[in-house]
Amino acid sequence: MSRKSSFNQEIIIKEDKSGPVDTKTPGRKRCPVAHQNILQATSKLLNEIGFSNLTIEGVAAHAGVGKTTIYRHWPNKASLVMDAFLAETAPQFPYPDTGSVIRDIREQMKLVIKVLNSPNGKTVATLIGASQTDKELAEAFRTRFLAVRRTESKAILKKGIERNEIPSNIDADVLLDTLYAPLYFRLLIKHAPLTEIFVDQLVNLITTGLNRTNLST
Amino acid sequence: MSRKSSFNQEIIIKEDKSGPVDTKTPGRKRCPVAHQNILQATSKLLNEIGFSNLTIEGVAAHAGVGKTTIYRHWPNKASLVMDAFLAETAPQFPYPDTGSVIRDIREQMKLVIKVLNSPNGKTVATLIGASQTDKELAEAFRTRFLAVRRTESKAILKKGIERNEIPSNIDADVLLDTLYAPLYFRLLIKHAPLTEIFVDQLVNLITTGLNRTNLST
Amino acid sequence: MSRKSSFNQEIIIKEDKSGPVDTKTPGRKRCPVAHQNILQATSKLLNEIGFSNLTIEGVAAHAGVGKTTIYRHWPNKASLVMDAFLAETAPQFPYPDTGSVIRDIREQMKLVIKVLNSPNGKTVATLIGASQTDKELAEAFRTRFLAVRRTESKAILKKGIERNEIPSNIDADVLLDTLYAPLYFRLLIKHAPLTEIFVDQLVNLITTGLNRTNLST
Amino acid sequence: MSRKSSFNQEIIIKEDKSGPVDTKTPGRKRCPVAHQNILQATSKLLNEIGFSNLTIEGVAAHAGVGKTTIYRHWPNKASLVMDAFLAETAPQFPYPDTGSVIRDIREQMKLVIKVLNSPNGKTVATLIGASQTDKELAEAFRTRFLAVRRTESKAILKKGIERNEIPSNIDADVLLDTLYAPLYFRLLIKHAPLTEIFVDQLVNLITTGLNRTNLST
DNA sequence: ACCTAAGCGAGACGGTACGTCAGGTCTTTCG
DNA sequence: CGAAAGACCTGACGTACCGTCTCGCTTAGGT
Repeated sequence: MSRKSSFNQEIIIKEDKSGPVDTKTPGRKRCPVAHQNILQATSKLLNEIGFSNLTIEGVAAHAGVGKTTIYRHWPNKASLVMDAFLAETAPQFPYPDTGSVIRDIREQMKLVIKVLNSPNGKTVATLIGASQTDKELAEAFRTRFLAVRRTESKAILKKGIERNEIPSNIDADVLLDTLYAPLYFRLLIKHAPLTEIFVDQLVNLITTGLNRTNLST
Repeated sequence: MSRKSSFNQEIIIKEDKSGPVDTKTPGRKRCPVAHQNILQATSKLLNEIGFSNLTIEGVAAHAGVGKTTIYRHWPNKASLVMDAFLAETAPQFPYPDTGSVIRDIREQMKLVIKVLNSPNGKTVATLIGASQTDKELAEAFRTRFLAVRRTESKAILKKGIERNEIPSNIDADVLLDTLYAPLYFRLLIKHAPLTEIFVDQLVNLITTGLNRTNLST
Repeated sequence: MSRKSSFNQEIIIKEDKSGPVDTKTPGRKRCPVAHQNILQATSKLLNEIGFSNLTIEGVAAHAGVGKTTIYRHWPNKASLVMDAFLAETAPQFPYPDTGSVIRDIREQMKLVIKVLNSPNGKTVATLIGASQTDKELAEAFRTRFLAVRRTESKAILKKGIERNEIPSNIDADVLLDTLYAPLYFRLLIKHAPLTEIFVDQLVNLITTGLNRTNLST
Repeated sequence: MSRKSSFNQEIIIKEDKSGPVDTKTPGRKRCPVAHQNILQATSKLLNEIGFSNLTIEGVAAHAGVGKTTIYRHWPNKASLVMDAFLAETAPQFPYPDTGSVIRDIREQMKLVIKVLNSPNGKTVATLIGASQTDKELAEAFRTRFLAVRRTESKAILKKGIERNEIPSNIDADVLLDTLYAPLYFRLLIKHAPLTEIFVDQLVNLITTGLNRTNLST
């Protein structure tokens, strides 16, 4: 793993694993204070001025750090922002346990839109936006943000199948895309608001299906 | 309407509305050749180097045109790109008429993924990406791309309701988001491929609903 | 002559010589005010902080000008400084006319050391210093500073030969090097001061010669 | 004398004065190999890429040494280069003994131009150049290079006075400047070549004097 | 047939941020 | 404790584009 090649680990660890290897790492250690300062300054600026107005020079100034130090830790702006974002947003979407898996999902989706409607939502949107241009950022978003959430979601779906609330022959990714993509789509396009009612309509539609939807919305 | 304020009309027409008004427009007329050259150069560069590497200076050079001429016609890069994109992509998503509205939709969605899997799909993605940063571009995307398609789609849904294939109490925007958002989500995130099978699974799920999906996928 | 290749002409002339050729130079003209402001700011900074502490960014800031404008006019720091230096120092070493050529030279040399002992002298020294590294600067120094002075000096020597004050078989460059090099050497090395007495000693030595120097110093 | 304040001594010796004292110098001894490697790497790089392209980092890399080690031995680039230069160039300008002091000087001057025309001459030039900016380097050049040579030269002049070849009332520094400055001037300005003929012309002029030069050049 | 207002290609202008380089200092680990 | 490796902050570099502003044309109504 070359020094700057990846930002898929928040801290680049000089791998030392395995046995009595020499594991020598001469030279001064990276200052964790600088690292933290940079992440915090980035988070702050992200929320204040947004991704596209955020500059490396600005972060350096706010963090009291040389530009080079930033470039030593992250290969580009996007990866820096990704780390800052995840450090702040990681553990925000827990599934409740209401007894009904469908209801658990519905409630968790309402949690999701709460975050997406907050400043963090704007950051998610700009990160997805920047991903269209930046392959590494896109990869980081998939593996460090989306995949983590999908793993949790799939556990819930498994529970739903065990309880016979969800058919066992369903493709989990298809179902999750159908449930969550509309939320992100409205986040990104802003053609309609992200409301709890929308979540209800969505879940009703998907549970009932068009063929049987002759009831309430 | 100030000269540069909007790019929601492909050609900014000096309004000469009707009647015996003086309608004076002294001076040389805008050269339509330059306009076309600029759009074509933009399309070419978009496909070759992508939205974010595209610069106004580059377009000017390729079109054999002064930068000023571009700024006289469009207020910014995003609007220029939007025009170039729509000029090339506008009429690509017709609904067939198979007798069944559900089947019409399914087939049209397969058309959509064909476009999204082409170079034009990349451009759509970068435009949505850039919209996260650029409000005017976002607005243009909603009104000039999405709204146009939604209008068509709603006409189809209306036909479906009249034919009793679709429940009348459904919210059209919710349904259309549920159908199409997963396509755009996969386009943007690339966590899974955009295949015809995916379209089939998606339509099946939405028509049947989770409660009744004990059949094939 | 490419746009940036040379700084041996203070103003880069778009050559148009010869006949009724079209000689078109499209585009906005270079702003002479900016040019002058830059030169003046450079002169000022040169005298205040010296050549090696002078930065392009500093000049730009002082001149109220973008860095790019400087780079558009001069290829590098050295050439800029050369221009600024010559604009300020050009006409400073006139030969008097005392009736005796030897005395004319002696007096002019005293003028030279006056300049070399002033802040301008420091600039001369740093320019010669920087020339050791920068070929273009060296060439500019030779042709735009030294050669100009040598031309004048040779005219004086010719007059001296006509008046039989100076032997006709002398090599002008050798004589001029012998007279002036010691001044520049002391300027550069600072091992001894540049005084009028030194000039007198020097001229006495060279006129009388070692073989006959049994008189005063 | 603080550890790093001066580079006027080639090797900073940890004094271990006299007697059977324990002379404790705790810790690891300075590695003389490192010292030599650094000087050699510096000399090599000086001749290859010149003074101004030479970097401390480059020297460290070539010598297989940490930057800190270099800074522990020398306070800055100029002093390092000075040491490297003198280590290689020190004993190169001996005066011959031909019987005539004037002839001794003339021959030694021809030796000098030989060195000045070699790669070492380029280094001398860049050192004088860099001295214009760097006071410590200038001082080092005066005391460690020039003064050494002047001492020898003055001994020769004294011999010349004793032999009545040179007038006793001459100022040695003035004479030496008159003799040698033209050589260095041509080295630095390159407006004319450094040839043996030039040396002859120069010595002839200074010995004979303008008033009597109606003979050979 | 002439004005005159606007469009045109070209390119200079004041800026901002980029990503890199080298400087000289500080810190860690090993010998 | 010295030497190596290398992270640290600083400051300037030269470049790329930005969006605006002249330049010296050309074009085409309106009088």
